[in-house]
Amino acid sequence: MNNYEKIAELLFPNITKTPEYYEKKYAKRNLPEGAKVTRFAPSPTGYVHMGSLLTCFYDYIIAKQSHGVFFLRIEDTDLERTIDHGVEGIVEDLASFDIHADEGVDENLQSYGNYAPYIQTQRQEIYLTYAKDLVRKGLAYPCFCTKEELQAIRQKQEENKEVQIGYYGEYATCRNLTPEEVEQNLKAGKPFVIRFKSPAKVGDRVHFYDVLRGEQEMADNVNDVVIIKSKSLLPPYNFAHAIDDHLMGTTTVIRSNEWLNSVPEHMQLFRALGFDQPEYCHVAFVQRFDQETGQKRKISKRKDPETAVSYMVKAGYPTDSVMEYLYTIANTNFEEWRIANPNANREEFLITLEKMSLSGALFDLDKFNDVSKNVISKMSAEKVYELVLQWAKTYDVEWAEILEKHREFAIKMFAIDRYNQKPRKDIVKWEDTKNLYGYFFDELFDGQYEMEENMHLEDLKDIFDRYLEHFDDQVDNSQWFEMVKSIGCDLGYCPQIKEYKKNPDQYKGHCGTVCTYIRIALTGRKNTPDLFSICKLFGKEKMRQRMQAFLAKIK
RNA sequence: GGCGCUAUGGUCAAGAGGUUAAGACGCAGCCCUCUCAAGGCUGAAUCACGGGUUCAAUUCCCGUUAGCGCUACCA
Repeated sequence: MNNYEKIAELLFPNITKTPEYYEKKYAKRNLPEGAKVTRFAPSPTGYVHMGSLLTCFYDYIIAKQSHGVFFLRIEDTDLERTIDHGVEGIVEDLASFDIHADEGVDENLQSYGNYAPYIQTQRQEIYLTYAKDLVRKGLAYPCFCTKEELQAIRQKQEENKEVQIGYYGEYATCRNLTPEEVEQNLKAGKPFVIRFKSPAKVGDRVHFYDVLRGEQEMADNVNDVVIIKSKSLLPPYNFAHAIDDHLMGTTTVIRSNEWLNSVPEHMQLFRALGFDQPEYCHVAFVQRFDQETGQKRKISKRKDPETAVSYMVKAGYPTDSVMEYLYTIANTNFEEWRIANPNANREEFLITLEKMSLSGALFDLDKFNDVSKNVISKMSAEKVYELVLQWAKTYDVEWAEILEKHREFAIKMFAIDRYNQKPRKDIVKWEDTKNLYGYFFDELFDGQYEMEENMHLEDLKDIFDRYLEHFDDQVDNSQWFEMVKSIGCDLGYCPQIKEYKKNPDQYKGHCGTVCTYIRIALTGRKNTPDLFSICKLFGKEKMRQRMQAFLAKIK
């Protein structure tokens, strides 16, 4: 046994498996040419927001389009930051957008798939096996330095005006501990981390290729980075990334841009472990305007709760809207395609990594609302009804009960103006529907009326009586309007609006004014969807009731 | 401090060594219209700055600046 092997045994006497064991256990994937294996690897430290959802979406779509595999891996090695029910939240959020991983973790926190477990805290033995192997080979070593010692090193480097700050070269005091020293430290109960011995020197440069950004050149990593943390004996991101993405057969690592600088470090790890490098694709992260500074910045879980996908769900943005929006920020040529193919299935559009923007996009709520409005306008009334109901059952029980009680009526209501050549676009999210349509239902009609200026209240009873008398739901829209005109005409309202505008003093109003009176009586509002449709839906009896209520109110 | 990424209207952005510099959202106005939501039309608004290279640069190169990120036993 050489010194390295002795140290490895002192450190991890209970680790008896070898890398070969895991290489055999987790066989290489057998996939068709060109198939990509991608993963979404979130930490359960908070909710999923638009930024992580976008990354996840890229992973999902790239795997799907290449007939590959998309899996979910939970990166929970930071025990301090892990929150309760974080994993459930992630699984739930993805499910609400119909993103289902081919392999990963289900809602009961059970791993499924051939490379299980997919939760990193359950893979500790694997990491330690590889770490031990690196120590045996002299490529990694235990470090017993305390926080204070590390701080002192840093301070010294700053005093020496070193370009490079960190644990490396001469400053890496634990690099050459003897087995005896290690044993002593262990016996003394000193905590240790495992550090990877960087093969690079200050000044070294490395090249690599990024799928999105092309050739990259930057300083190599010279720090002896930690690959096993002291307290938990779990790896930080870098080592877990190398081991897991190798063992799980990831071909394409899509992650946000903040990782770009750590590629050199990751390359060293992969090389030392004898792994093939996956291809990297560093995508721009979604940004937000910071209200305090007036500047763009990376989206933050802490500061931007409204970008949480759970918030989208709560506000009642349909899954479809979010996906459509993600397509538009993923590849901007999607918008053109959508204009050319308004009714095509989005999945027919090919998302490419090359068409992605390199600079971070702001999350644009206006744009998102517009997208959502369009998506909803293309749904059938039945679908709108079902989705609103489903949403309301959780977020607005009163509304749900009313919708359920008046199912047929509600579907007809959502059908108003929906099947026109230019369908109505008034609903952005399900949350809006109660405000927009609540007055259709007697339970929610509040008896408040928006009033027009200069209303001829004395005419109302007359107008309403005649209207009810002549109302016929079998006629078409223009016949109906002729009827309204003639009522107005008899009472001194101009049948021609243009004519009225020329001589406003000669009339009490115009035919549209008559409509407005009826509209206010029936709905309490000056602005509503198509009046004739509403009247047909209400029927004479309901119209009579609402008109009487209005007349009683203004007396 | 060191390193890196990015830079076209308010926002998302297309674009090519020579263009009247697309389009979408938002904004304004007009039209259509029984109101609204739409829809149609029009408009305001952009190549960060300074040097090169070139007949010609917003486009290529180099700086500067700005924003963002990394520089942890966070991911």
